[in-house]
Amino acid sequence: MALLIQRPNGTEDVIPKNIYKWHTIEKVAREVAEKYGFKEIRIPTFENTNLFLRSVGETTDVVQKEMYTVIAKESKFTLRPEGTAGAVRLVMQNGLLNEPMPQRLYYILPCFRHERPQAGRLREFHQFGLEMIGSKSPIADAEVISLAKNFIDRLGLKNIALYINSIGCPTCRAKYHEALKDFFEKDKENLCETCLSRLDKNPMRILDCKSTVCSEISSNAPLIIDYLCEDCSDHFEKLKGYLNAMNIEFTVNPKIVRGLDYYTKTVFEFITTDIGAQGTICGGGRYDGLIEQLGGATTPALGFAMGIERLILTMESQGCEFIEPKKCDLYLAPMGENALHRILTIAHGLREEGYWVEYDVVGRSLKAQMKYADKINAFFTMVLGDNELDSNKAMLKNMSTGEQTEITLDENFYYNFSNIAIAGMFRESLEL
RNA sequence: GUGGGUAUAGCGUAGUUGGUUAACGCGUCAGUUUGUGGCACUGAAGACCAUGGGUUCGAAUCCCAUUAUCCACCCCA
Repeated sequence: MALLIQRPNGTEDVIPKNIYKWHTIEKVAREVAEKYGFKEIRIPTFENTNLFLRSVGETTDVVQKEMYTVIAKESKFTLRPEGTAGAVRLVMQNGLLNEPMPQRLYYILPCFRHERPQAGRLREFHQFGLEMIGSKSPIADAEVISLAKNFIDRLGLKNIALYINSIGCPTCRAKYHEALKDFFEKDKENLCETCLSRLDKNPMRILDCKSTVCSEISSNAPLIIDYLCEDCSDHFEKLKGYLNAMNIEFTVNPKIVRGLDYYTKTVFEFITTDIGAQGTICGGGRYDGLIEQLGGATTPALGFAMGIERLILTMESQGCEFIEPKKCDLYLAPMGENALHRILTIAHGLREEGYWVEYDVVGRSLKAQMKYADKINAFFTMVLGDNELDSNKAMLKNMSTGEQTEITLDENFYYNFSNIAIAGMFRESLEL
């Protein structure tokens, strides 16, 4: 087992037995997103490093210590640590800002961050994210949050808390920063090292610090909510009103400070306590300044991202149901060369009709073939030997009931098979 | 980047104070008389006991290092 070359630390394989969990999430994600009018996009796995420096922000942890950056032919590229930057770049580069607004986009893709792996945190992880571009109205915020909520509900997740906050716009944030600096100045010597360095650059992050000393100091710190300008305050109040109108429960948490620099005004998180310390299942917010910052026209926008691995972990721990994987409709067991030849055409015909059909490619005994059919959970089996070829009739065996039905091997075979199959599957679905 | 735990066949485990060919369950493959699965029984394959050193007559078992992995800090999805 000392494998010569193993998976890189912090990455995961998904084996066939588990893939249905991913399919469930992806299917529900697409259905919900499209119900709200969102269209899927695909973006490259790597981008010019500058894209992330400019959007995510040079002082953030993500950029400073978590990026996978390579220098290739004198250019600097980075494996995307998140989706928003690339999505916004796509919008700008493809002229989507000239299309009808708002643009509603979603994506399902892997992201990469060089962190220390732990429960719910991988170096390669997968996001379901979406972006709504071109509306500054708080109703857009409500729409995006309600989509996230709807998706979470559709997966069957329970006890997911929604926290919202507003971190203001550059105007009100400047005032707030001053107030925070004044506040922390007097306890300066007690702050932890990282927070001390945050004092000048980004004092809001001190509120997010989990060290007991810092959180105690900041417990009485001024709150951004009290410093919002009229526009931001009005925006936040309206959002809360819309959420109430939609019966979406939320808690205002004035200490939510997202770790990516592009956020403005509304920020929100959906959190579970069921999967360990990394319980943020969904994080997002508004980024009204980002497009301008990347050289485009001033365009309001917002979005969120969900961690697919965390969603799966939560669903598993809560015993949520995944969409059951399909199974083999018919296993064909030939006996002898002549039967095998006949089976090839039968299998082809049924596959053309859309059925999942398998037959022996190993050369096993009949008994072993039946065992195999049982193990792969085949719905029907059909044995074909000289007797069947002579009489032109065979028995279709329902593997869950053991019941056998005669079927004629003529031009009506596919039609008859369909009838028997539908009847059998219908009966089974009733019994479940 | 900082802590702490763990490392025995594909998976889950046993292996007691160091003592000959490392055990068990599940799984895989084959068979239990020749044309039918699930149960049961039989058998087979599969582990240089994470890697590299050291202590010892002798190490899966003790010591050191490395690597991987898990959990937590941090950060975020």
